[in-house]
Amino acid sequence: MRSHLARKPGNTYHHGDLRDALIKAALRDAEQGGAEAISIKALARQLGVSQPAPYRHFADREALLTAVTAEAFRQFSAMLRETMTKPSRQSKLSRLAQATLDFGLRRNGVYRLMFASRTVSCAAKGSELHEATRETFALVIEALEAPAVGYLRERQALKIWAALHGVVMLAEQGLFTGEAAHATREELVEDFVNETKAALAVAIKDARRQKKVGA
Amino acid sequence: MRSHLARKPGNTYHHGDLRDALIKAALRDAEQGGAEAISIKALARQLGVSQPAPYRHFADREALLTAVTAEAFRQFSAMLRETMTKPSRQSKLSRLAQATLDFGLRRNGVYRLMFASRTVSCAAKGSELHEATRETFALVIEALEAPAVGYLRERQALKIWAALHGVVMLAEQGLFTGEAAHATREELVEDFVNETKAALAVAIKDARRQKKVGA
DNA sequence: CGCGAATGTAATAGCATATAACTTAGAACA
DNA sequence: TGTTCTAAGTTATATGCTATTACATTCGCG
Repeated sequence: MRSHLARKPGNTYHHGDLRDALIKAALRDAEQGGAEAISIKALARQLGVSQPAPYRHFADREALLTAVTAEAFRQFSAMLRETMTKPSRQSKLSRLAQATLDFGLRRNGVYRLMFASRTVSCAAKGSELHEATRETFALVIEALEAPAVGYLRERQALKIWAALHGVVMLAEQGLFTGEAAHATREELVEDFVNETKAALAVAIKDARRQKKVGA
Repeated sequence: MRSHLARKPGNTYHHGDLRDALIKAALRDAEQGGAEAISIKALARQLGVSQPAPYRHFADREALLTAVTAEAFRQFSAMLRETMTKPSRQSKLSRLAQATLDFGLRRNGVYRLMFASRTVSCAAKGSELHEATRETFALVIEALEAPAVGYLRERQALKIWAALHGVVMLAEQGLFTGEAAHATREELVEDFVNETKAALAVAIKDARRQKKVGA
């Protein structure tokens, strides 16, 4: 009963790369049921190691979840990066937004894991998880394709991120059924994208005028 | 070791109102740690009943969580209702928005429980939980103080709700530290409120013009 | 080659969910 | 008023998960 996640061949005692295998397997388990679906014991079984073996690599379940969450953020960032890189007639922001919605719905469990709070809020500055979330936020800012004017960009980035997050969460909960179904999730996301672009344009114009007056 | 949540006096065997006491106690436990902080066994201890007693009232832990979530939504709705009822110089929408932010941050654990997905999405139409969430959504629509024009109101209600939800979630995770701290949560919420009002005004004016042209 | 550190195992404690079989009190009706 | 049925609670127990302790094995480096 050995997992498909291979051990180092010809070695039955040492797994070889248990830490990494644990994270990958945990991410797979979280795909459906979120953080709750991640069990140290079950992972050990899947990977064909004894039950306490994972504790050599993670102090406790929380530590594993944190590492898995960081990996999820990196995968999310990589996906966004790819989406934003390839040529398209749609704006970067629109592509980032729709890709976020897609990720949040398709990889529902992983997405919930990422935003399960607890972990992120506890992440000390400089930690693996903190860096992973910062990288994602940087991508959002990049997607705005706007010059840095004070903290206008950061503010708009926060707003669109929050809005997207909200749409994903409400959509996951089936709040887009009934009377609300008349607007698709994609339409709402595009609304937010357009409002963001408009607000950015106005804000930057204002800021430039301010500067000219000051000069 | 009897809980402050009183039993029916003079009765040591039957609690008298265990179902209700369980929900209230669970809500209190969730206040800090969310759904994870709710344990059937711990609740039984707190209420001075045997460990399997709660299973007379709830099929399993999930069923209890669902009932607790419904109660949380009702409390949320009641709070919003109160906020919107009392006179104020601010708009209903603004008050609803700021109250939502406040609730989401102060009663963090409860808020997370409410939007822990799983429960809400599984709630069948007509269930207690489904009704509770619908009532909350109805309040959001009411706060818009706009006439029903097609599904414009519903669409804007969904949007502002999603945006508020996103702000709460990101705020909980400490994403408003660092470069983002320059915009307070309250400012972002007010931004969304104003954008919603503007979008509504435009949409309704458009719809009226359409109607005139059609007539 | 040998030794220490890293990594694994077996055994066990402790807590939570959940079920089964049994008991008590309330209330419903003759 | 007394009998009986049922709702609600109890004890005992099975199962599963987290986590720790003490012991075993392999890797890699001098």
